[in-house]
Amino acid sequence: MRRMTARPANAHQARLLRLLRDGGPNSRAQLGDQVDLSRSKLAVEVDRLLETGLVVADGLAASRGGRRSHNIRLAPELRFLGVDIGATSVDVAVTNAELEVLGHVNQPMDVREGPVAVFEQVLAMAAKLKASGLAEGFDGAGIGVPGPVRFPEGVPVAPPIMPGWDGFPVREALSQDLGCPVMVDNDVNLMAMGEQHAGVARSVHDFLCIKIGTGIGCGIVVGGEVYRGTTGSAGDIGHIQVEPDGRPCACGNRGCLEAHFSGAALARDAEEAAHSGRSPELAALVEAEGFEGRLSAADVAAAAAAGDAVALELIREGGNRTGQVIAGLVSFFNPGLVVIGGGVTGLGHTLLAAIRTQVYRQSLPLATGNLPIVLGELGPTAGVIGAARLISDHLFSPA
Amino acid sequence: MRRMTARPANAHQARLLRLLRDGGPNSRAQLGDQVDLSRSKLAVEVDRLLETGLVVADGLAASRGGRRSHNIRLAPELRFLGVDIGATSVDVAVTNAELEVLGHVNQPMDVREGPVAVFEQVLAMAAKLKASGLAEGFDGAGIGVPGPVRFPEGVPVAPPIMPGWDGFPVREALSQDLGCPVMVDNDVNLMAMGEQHAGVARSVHDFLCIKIGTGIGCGIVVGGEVYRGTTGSAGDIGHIQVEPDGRPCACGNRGCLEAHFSGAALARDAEEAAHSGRSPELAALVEAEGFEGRLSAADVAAAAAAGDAVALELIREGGNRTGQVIAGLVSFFNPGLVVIGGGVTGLGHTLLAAIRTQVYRQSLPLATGNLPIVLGELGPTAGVIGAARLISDHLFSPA
DNA sequence: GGGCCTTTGTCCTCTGCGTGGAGAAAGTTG
DNA sequence: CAACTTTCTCCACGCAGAGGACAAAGGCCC
Repeated sequence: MRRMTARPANAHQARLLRLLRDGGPNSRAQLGDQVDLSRSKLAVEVDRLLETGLVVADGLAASRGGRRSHNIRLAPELRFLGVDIGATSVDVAVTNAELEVLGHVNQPMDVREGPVAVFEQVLAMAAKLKASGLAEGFDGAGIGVPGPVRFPEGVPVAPPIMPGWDGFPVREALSQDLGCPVMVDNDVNLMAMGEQHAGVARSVHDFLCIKIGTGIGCGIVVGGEVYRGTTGSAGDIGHIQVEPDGRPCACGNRGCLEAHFSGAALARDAEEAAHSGRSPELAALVEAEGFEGRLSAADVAAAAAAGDAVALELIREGGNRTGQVIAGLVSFFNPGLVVIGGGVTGLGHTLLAAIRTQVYRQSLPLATGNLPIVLGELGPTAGVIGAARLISDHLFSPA
Repeated sequence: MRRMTARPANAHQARLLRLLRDGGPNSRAQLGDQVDLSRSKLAVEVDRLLETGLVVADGLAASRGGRRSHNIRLAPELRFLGVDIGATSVDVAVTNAELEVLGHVNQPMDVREGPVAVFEQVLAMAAKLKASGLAEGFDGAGIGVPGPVRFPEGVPVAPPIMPGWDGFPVREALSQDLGCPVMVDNDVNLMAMGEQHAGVARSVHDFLCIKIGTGIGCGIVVGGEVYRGTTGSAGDIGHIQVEPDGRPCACGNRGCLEAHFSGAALARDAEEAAHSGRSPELAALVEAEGFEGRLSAADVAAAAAAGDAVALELIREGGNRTGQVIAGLVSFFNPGLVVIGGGVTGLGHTLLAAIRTQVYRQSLPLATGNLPIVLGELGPTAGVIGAARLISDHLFSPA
């Protein structure tokens, strides 16, 4: 089928498309209430959007006391692809234009294999989604990568955990392969956008989104927009020092947050505890059948749930350290919300409680007074929804 | 005389006014080059501004190869008042519409005396400036206070070092007393705006401005706009913990940056060193004639310049601690510039060197690669220029 | 000094956006 | 079925802004 080629011709049309994306099908009259345009002008713009095929008529709306209005919705055959590349796995999802996830696949993978191998896999996953009848093609794709990105060009810059990606023209290459517009961003920023669009951060303008996975990063949203910093490395809080002369870190320093608490650090600690015999629960897991050599955050969570003291202590200590850093960020940034997400969120409320304690104790009341600190609500779909949102923001803006 | 009553009627006029403010007198042709409007449209808007009296003709411009153009400038009789209230002194200045400081007075004062007493003094200082012929009245005033402000209303909220100001309607009250529009902001934010307008931060979009005075604060500029946070307390970095179980702080916690290094902490340390006899230079200062009981940052600077080892060590240690915090902020915020200012800047390059060392060592190369860390260039005028800028931004925006 | 070019300023026309009103169409309520 | 609401369409008018034509003013070269 023909893919979306048209783009909104002016700011009004872009505004309308975003309203339809965020609010679902809407009557012309309801749209009129939201955009402050005269009825005639609105009718003209809607008609033009109908002509382009970006939106379609969708039956009659319920009456609001008089004549019933016609419903309008985004073209139901529009498809966005959301790709979230993590350190050890990829998520790929298809959404419609309203950013509802229609299909989602996840596969283990190692970013260190380099962009060519990874994108081969991503394309295969996208093809699988297509083959299952969810899409006949894609109108745009958003890609998240676990490292800093020069945003306008869509190119990773000096990513510590993915050497070989430095300077690889991700946007350019994928745009070629997929035959549609592509935008690239840091995975943490996309998680923030996802939670903003469909998760806990709806209607919050300034917030932080902390992702604790293999590494630790932080998405920063200022005035509803993601802030990326001067070189695209804003939010890189994994290498803030939490322990003078602490553990050596891959970055060359000592005592980085990431060296003391993150998916990777936690796994190391857990294995150490298992082998030293301090933790019977973890030792049992290591010796269990089908174990393939590595403990994970989920294992630690399981051990903690079973009452293992060492596992609980690992989580609590990590939460304290993370909370200490977050307390500093809260003082500095004064957000309206802090979202915690990423693979380690399996540790759940033990972790959250430790973080909260630390933040509420260390930051000033004015900043913490009405500050919710919550777990992300979307889990692994936050990234792909954020990716879809990224490209739709791009496409639903004046040409 | 009649004061400015008119305001720009639309975004174009506001744009033109700001261009004239930031670029000084300009020919109509030069303005045309900058605003992307047709000559006819530009002429219409300029004529309207001339009618309002906000701008005036100012002779002929130099030829650019053809007919000479007429110069336009902001009305030379416009006056803004900039007020910078510190913990222990006030700065009041008059500027013209181009934000050039025409007169500047500084007086010692104690904020803890409360808003009524302080504003009495401020009004007297403003009257003095008026009496010296610099102004016949004020078209607007910007006020900086040393604590968080609910910005839209111009009201201090829960300011730690100025109890008695909490909830005082500063904007409202001063607007009454001065008979002109008033805007209120945190003093650190104003310093940032000052350095952005006329100092080292010109043409930088994202930067941090760290003010080390009686306390420590940080102005945050995102995309050229000051970021104030959800409750107006963004940038409050004085209470970030730098030393677990460190010195007790007025905020109730221990180990806050401000407890270990700030104008107040430095003075205490210096006096301690003087009395214990570890520092001959400082002891000499204390015993010198005319000494009124308190050492200051300037005294420490003098001692350090004279080679006093203890003074140097105090500065170096403070710089290390500050640098440690800034390193974290740099990782998080990825600014394009860090400006250091405030009373303690007298400590100069010893301090700067210590900060730089710490930041460049602790933050990742991608964030520090091209990151200048410099002293503010405006000193005590940064605040008042920022204050004038604040109110002019307000007045030079569409009504 | 004179001719020619460039730049600037003014005037005029034309286009097209957007408003607001009138009136028809479609529903609801009593 | 009548009266009132809401929605939709059509139309006329106002107006902002673009762009061209032309005049004014100065520079440059001979």
